[in-house]
Amino acid sequence: MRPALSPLEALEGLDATEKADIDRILETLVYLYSESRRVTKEVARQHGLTGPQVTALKMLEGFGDLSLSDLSARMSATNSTVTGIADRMVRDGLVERVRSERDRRVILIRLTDRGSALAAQIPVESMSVFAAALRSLQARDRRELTRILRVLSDRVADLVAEGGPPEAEARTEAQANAETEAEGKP
Amino acid sequence: MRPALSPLEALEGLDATEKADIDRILETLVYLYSESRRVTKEVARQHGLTGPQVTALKMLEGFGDLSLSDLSARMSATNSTVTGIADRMVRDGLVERVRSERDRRVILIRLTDRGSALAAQIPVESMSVFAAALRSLQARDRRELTRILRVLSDRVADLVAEGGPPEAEARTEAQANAETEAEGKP
DNA sequence: GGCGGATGTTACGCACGCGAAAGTTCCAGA
DNA sequence: TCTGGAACTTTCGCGTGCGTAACATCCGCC
Repeated sequence: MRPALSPLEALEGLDATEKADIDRILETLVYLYSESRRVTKEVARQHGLTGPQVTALKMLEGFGDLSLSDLSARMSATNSTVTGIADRMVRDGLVERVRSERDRRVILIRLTDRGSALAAQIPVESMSVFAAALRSLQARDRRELTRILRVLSDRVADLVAEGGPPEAEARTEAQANAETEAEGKP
Repeated sequence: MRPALSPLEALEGLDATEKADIDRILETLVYLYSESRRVTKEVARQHGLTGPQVTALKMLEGFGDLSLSDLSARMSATNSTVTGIADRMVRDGLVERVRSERDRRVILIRLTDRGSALAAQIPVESMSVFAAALRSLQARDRRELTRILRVLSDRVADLVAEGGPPEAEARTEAQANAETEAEGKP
């Protein structure tokens, strides 16, 4: 199917086909990811909300009251980001802030009646297009995908963990060589 | 092997295992995506740049002068977003705006000497951790992944075109080429 | 030649999204 | 007890990211 390696490629351990494959995979993933986000945002907008606001509503609907930290963790965002989102949702009457009795440092985010009603009204969750597409996959392919993604995420976790400064591992030998004298910043 | 469907699941067309699988896939993808972005951002920061700035530098290094619209398309962002990025890069002396001779509506974005030097110094591209992880995959798995992602992105494109997922109706015009345009790089 | 739509860029307003620092509250240990 | 550090949230500043509107330029068509 694919042409044999040229001598140069063989010497350098490079493979143009491999690079093209990887670029294609990355491009497709970025497409899938950003398209899913775009659709979610569009759906949210039809209800007068933003994407992250829908995510928060659904989290609170599913789990009940959540501390701001818990909500942040479930939304994969930082506390400072979610503080702002909560601010706007309070402003719009979707949630309220309640001080925890157990630990007075904790602020619980709670749905208001209006927030609950809206959450019940909105059928979708984050990444709904993506989920729909996954649902249409053959079970076998879905299992394959799960397995491969597992491998990838383990590998990424390793790469990130190993090199404290996450610069030394994510590149080819050629790039590493070209960089040996390029340290420091203007 | 997964257990047989319970009567309820069969009746409703639901499958708890399937839903869990899909949730897991989505979770893993979000993890991979956001972790990759985080690392890219971290690398950029070590050179005094931001993630999108690095992306822009690398595009300009690879393609030469680009109109703002071309640069936006290659970065998968809107013109208004890239206008802001270009503003800050001009402010920092990385690029300059040049009016096109051929078409006076067009503004070309051009690397300055400082910008070129910096681009040459920075070894990574966007999603570098992800790319490294993909490189460590077996060739067979990489082919499987490519195939499955192709199916998914076709499906997503269909869903979006038709009128969307369960409930969404998202309009899009410039996304159809995201797939067909996956060829060719200098 | 000039008009009207198409194309290219910027301006503006808003909502994330993050890191660093500041302000509370809790808790373990001297 | 009290004191220092840890846990939790908010504030601040900056940089995306997008949609809409405004503005300039180009081009086909009369």
